[in-house]
Amino acid sequence: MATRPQQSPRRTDALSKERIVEAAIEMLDAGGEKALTFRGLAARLATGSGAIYWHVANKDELLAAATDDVIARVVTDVAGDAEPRDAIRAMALGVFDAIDMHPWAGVQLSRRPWLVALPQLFEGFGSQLEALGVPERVLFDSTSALVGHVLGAAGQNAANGRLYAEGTDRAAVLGSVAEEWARLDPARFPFVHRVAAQLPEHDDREQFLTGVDLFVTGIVTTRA
Amino acid sequence: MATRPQQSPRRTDALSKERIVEAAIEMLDAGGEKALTFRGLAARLATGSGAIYWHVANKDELLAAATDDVIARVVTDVAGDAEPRDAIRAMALGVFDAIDMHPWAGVQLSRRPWLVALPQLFEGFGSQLEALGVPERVLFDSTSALVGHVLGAAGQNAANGRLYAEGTDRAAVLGSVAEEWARLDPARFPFVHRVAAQLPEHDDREQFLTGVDLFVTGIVTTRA
DNA sequence: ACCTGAACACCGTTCAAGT
DNA sequence: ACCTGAACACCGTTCAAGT
Repeated sequence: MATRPQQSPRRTDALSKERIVEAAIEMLDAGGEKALTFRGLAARLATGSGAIYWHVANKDELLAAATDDVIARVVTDVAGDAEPRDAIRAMALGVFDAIDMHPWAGVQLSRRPWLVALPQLFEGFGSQLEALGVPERVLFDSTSALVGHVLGAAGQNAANGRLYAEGTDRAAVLGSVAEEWARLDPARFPFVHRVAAQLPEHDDREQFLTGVDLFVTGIVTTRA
Repeated sequence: MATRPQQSPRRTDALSKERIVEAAIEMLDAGGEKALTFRGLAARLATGSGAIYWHVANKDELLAAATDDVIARVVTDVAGDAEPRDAIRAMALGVFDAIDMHPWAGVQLSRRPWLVALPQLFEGFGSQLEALGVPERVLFDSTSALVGHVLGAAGQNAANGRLYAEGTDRAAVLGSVAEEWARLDPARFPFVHRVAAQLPEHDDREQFLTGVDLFVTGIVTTRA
């Protein structure tokens, strides 16, 4: 008999890298990096733990694939014909929310940065900066810096979020940090003393957006 | 007999949290996060693995302490009477170099962000921004954003560095990434196509400094 | 108070054996 | 070609027992 063409392109019950990554993301979301084990994953997929290795090389690759998946989802649907600054804000917020919803991806980002989605980010931010009149000569550096800022700041935020996620609420955690800051030697930390009280008040999302705006303003102002 | 005063405040051969953290940093520097094990640490300190638990609660706390140590070293000796912008650059570079030399600390930073050293960073950056005339009303937000930018961007950089550290050299790795980028669909990625060639050329440290400058310019320009 | 090291309950990964 | 699951070589952490 002839070699059977792949008539049913994906049997629902067959294992595939996509199904594995999807299940991995669910486990990571539910319990963080430590909750993802090959044994647990195999059980969830009703297979043997070794079967997973047929589709992914190892845990690092699985984590990288999961991170890429989560970021790529966001990057694909970037708004088309908005004002450049708004488009930048929208894309940045997409990354922010993705990492906020999947904090483990933020950690992964600082381990293996070369996302498959990186070209999309470069394309999106770079073309908008160009539309803002940033000259060719500094376009690459400006875009790199902006991409780095967005990924970095979003990752930092997710790290903060991890703190309140574990039981205690945000206000309580930040409140006690503020108290610690207020107890520091006022002679050595005059500035920290003055601003400590503002710590529990601020809105993380708002502050992230402010940061992006500041950065874009810096780029636009610096061009010459 | 009366309770003996602690006459020799630290016996050279006694275990202490400092000695443990110091040894942990050496192991992390030598082989990354996976190279740090309690068994290896115990062997290096010529003790039992359980002894370490008398001084640190668990591996997470040990990693946090090691990270704090590495960042705190840098933050302590910030220049005193430089120009505000230069002082900011110097402090930012200190963080950059610390994370560049200890990439595992960058990963840790995105896991537990509330460094003991954080007040120092806030104090340093905040007071310099104040000296630049940033008004009180936006001082806290601006400082938070700057600290976040520095930690985030430095972490991103360390993540990149990890790639070339493992055998292959920087130019080769970035060169092949640039080739991949050049193979992307030019219709969908016109910008990426144009700048791909610049990828292997750029200086990471320089680009980080540029980013900090852009950010400060953004803050100073935005104040109103 | 501090240290020892065996024991416990896990891991990621491999691989002969199956279909 | 793809899956199974026992086996291997590790882990972090605990804890009775020592000094």
